[in-house]
Amino acid sequence: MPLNIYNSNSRKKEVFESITPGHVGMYVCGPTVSGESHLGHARPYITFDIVYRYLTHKKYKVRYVRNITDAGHFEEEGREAEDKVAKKAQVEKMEPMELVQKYTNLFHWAMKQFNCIEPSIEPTATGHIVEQIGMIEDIISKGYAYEVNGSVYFDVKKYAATHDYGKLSGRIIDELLDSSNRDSTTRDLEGQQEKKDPADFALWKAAPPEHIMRWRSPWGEGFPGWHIECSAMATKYLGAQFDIHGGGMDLLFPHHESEIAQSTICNHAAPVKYWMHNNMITINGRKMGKSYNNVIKLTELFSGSHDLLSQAFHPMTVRFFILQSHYRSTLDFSNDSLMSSEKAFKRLWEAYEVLKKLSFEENESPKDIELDTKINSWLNEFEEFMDDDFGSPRVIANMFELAPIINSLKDGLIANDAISSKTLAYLKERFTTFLENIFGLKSVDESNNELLAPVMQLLLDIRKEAKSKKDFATSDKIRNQLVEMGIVIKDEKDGNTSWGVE
RNA sequence: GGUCCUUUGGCCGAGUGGCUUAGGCAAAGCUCUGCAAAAGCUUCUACAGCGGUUCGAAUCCGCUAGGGACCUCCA
Repeated sequence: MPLNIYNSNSRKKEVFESITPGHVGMYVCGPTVSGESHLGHARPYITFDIVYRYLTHKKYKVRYVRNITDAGHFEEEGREAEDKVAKKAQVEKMEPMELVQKYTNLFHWAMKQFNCIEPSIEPTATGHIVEQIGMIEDIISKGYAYEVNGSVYFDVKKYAATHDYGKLSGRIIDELLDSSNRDSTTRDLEGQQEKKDPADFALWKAAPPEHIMRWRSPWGEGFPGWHIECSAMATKYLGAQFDIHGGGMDLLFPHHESEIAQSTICNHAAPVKYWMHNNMITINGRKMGKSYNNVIKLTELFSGSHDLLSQAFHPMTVRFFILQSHYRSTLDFSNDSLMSSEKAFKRLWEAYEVLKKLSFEENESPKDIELDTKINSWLNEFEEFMDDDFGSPRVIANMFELAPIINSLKDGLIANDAISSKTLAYLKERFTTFLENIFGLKSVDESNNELLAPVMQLLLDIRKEAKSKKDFATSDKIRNQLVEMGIVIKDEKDGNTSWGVE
């Protein structure tokens, strides 16, 4: 079965065929490093990490470009038009670039915690001013942009006359252009009057004197518009047309719509073959926002230092939590649901650890053909589900179907010869491939301490001796005190004892 | 106000015109066990409401109600 991807542009699932056979160009809108990353940021980067990993699994050579927006142009609730980098820098008495560096580092740290693979190229907006100016000049020369007072605007009305502006985001162009149609939510922003039409968007903005971030341009000192950044970098590294462009649904309009317009004029072709958008994370049913006081930063999530959290959550728990829902569904976050994911992940991972250690004699013919068939069928569905627009929740559901079987094989509740050794090998391979390589999950257990392991072995030996002499006072003392230290031990059916750090 | 999306059992969450209304968490019972934990088995059963299409709909259409996202343009 070929890979099917839901294309936001056509609003349906399409068979994925890369423009250049064997290669995939993928661009994902990266973070704006004017502040700390929060839970909402985790979703797109984990989602597209899975896409990246899965395409790689499908033997594609992927060039994954994810930008860093480090120049001042941001969207923000309150819709106050201000350069957050510049403003915050003044408040904090920092250089803008110092601030940018700090939050870039924090972002990279968080990505590492999540076990996200680094993109192939991570370009910065400030590093591509030249390309952006070049692109703007091109758009002006083609007659789709105009300069006013040192700012340059894209002429949406002219573009819309011959192109399908609004298709991606489902806007109706006449309504966008009909200014009388606007209600009170339309912002009365500075610079609005100088535009030919309210629907026009800025490609370049003249910088007022107090603006710290500024670059020279043919139109005077200023800074680039938000949308041109992605168009310029995507074109530079992936070409005029590339396969996948990803990002959050909130970027559909105006950001991605504008990207299409800009690139279409410059390159004479729609830039992207497959548009992918992840849905948003809500918190207790509400969108994240400062006014709700429910923005949870990643550092707070990992440390548990937030009013909405009862405990710290491991990055792998968060990753698993995100994978348990489909990327195009809204995902409601709550302390309870994360706690439930934490337990679920632990259970699944322990079954996986058990699986890795399972081994038995070669046998060609399974005694329980029905079970053997069922297992193979569940395993085959892993790839089938992922091929259907990255159905990670269904893959995980199948893994949970298999977990009791794995545990039963270990405990002898299911005889080893019930399934063939070929099936067991397949089981192991599929789990490793999907759990580790594709889902990017890894153990949360930090007990691989070279010093601790032999000490634990000693304690467990002593406890075993005590138990054999029915000296339960001693054996319970060891167990109970270890629990207090955060180490849990379990007496297994086979007489051995396992342990782990909670 | 406009556009679009969404509504599944105590909670979280898949899914599809009829095979079985996934799976996880929680809860209850049982098995195993020195006890505990873990594990295994079992139970609880939902598809917002009202119409319609259909042999048949939670899945398609319409209406109603709740929820959500976006509605921009440079700071």
